[in-house]
Amino acid sequence: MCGALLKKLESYVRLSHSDKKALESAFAEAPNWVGARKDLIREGETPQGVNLIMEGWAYRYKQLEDGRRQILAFFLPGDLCDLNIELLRTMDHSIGAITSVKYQSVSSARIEQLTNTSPRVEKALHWETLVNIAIQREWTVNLGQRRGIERIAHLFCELFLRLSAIGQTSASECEMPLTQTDLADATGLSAVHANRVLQELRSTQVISFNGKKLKIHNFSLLREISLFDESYLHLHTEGSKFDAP
Amino acid sequence: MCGALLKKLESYVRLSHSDKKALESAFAEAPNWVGARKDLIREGETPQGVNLIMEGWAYRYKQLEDGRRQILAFFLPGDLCDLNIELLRTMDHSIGAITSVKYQSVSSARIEQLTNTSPRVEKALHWETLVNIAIQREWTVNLGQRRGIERIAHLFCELFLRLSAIGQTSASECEMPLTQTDLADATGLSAVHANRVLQELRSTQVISFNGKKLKIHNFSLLREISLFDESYLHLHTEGSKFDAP
DNA sequence: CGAGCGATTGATCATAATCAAGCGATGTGG
DNA sequence: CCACATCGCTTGATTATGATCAATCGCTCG
Repeated sequence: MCGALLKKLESYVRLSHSDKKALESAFAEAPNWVGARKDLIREGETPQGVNLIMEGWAYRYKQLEDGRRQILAFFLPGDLCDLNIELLRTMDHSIGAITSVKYQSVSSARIEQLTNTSPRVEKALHWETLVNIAIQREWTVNLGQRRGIERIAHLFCELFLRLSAIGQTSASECEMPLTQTDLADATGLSAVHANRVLQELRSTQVISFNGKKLKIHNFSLLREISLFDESYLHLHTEGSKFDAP
Repeated sequence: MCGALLKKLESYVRLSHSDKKALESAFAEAPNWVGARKDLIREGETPQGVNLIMEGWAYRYKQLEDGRRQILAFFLPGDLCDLNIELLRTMDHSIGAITSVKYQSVSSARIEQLTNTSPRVEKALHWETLVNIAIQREWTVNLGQRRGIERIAHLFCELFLRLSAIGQTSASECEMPLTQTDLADATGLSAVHANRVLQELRSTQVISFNGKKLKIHNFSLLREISLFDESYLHLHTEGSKFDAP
């Protein structure tokens, strides 16, 4: 069972029947569970293979000596944490669960076997990695150049589109199990200021956000506010060089 | 000729004689030159293989519609721009030269041939990629959590250590061909504020910085100011799992 | 020589952090 | 079951950090 991952990879490249079989059999181990707000792996530990998030949300973060926390990425269902990370001997960051999370840990040997079986899956996974790096770059732009309201609006645009790529949005609504403190730590704002930014977005009828649900009433305005340009997500695949026939 | 790259890879892993030969022959094409402040490749263009920076400094950047520019990375000699990027069909950012730059463009086919010849080089290049991603994450932390003076101090620490890994530092001095505007765009500050931060660092005897030279008089103080922890650079390799005999 | 760039300075303004307090919902132990 | 603690959200007041605007100066280069 790796439906969300498969769905996402298929938005990058057309896979053959045997590609899909290979993918499914690589991710067929018994899943693990971790409770909300627990860590999957901590800075300083030794990484073991890859984690595939199957259900729930997780996040990557780094903490400074004095306690300041920066959230570096959100992992949604179908996301892989750190392909190839086992080459580095110690984790330079931590990964934690936001909700309770169902995930699968896959050894690097198993991944290698998969990519040997199916070069197209290998490329799709590479693509996935490249997109994650592009997202990390865009977060750097977000923190360096955008103001508070722009940052939060941008993050909402990104998360909505990524959820939409795995079929987890309705027309204009999606899950958003983040606290305001999470939002603040992801956007480099204080929790108090994040709260005020949200109030502004709500009062201008752009979004509603409560009870872990985000509703975007005016996506094009949200995009305009945040100077959002989705091309960094590289979501659309027509004419990929390496499609299956 | 790929001395800086080789030197850097050897700080990750011990390579055999034939590994080095394979590496050298892959990067043996005639080099290209690009003038200072010219672009190597622009957002929206189609990427072709990999660029190895051989001499000079380059940088990765992204520009918002309204002109704001964020510098995302600096490329020093021995750095590879975007291994595997050719999978994505369009560049989502630009790469420009800071000084005049000597570089080599290598096709992805040639790279694949190299990694097929030498699995150890393949792993070293993977390592290199992972370190670049770790640097990108650290920049995200820098912009999200650190104040102006901490950001600039942190950047100086990083660049000094990276230059030191390729043998381009003397005791406490290194090249630093950045303008204050470059520094500002890399750290998400205004040029005016970057100037004031530099004055503060100079007046407290921590560094001197003029004429494209940076001198660090008190590295441990600089590290303390910026809460710098070099582990994200993953520079030290004793006991790597995949050393050559 | 003049233009333009990079560095610098001063004054003012905007954005966001910090501090402090309170509120409502949830959960827990006595 | 209630008392109490905790967490997440909210509000107001004050302060700090850094942006913006404007001007100057030195230097290099054509």
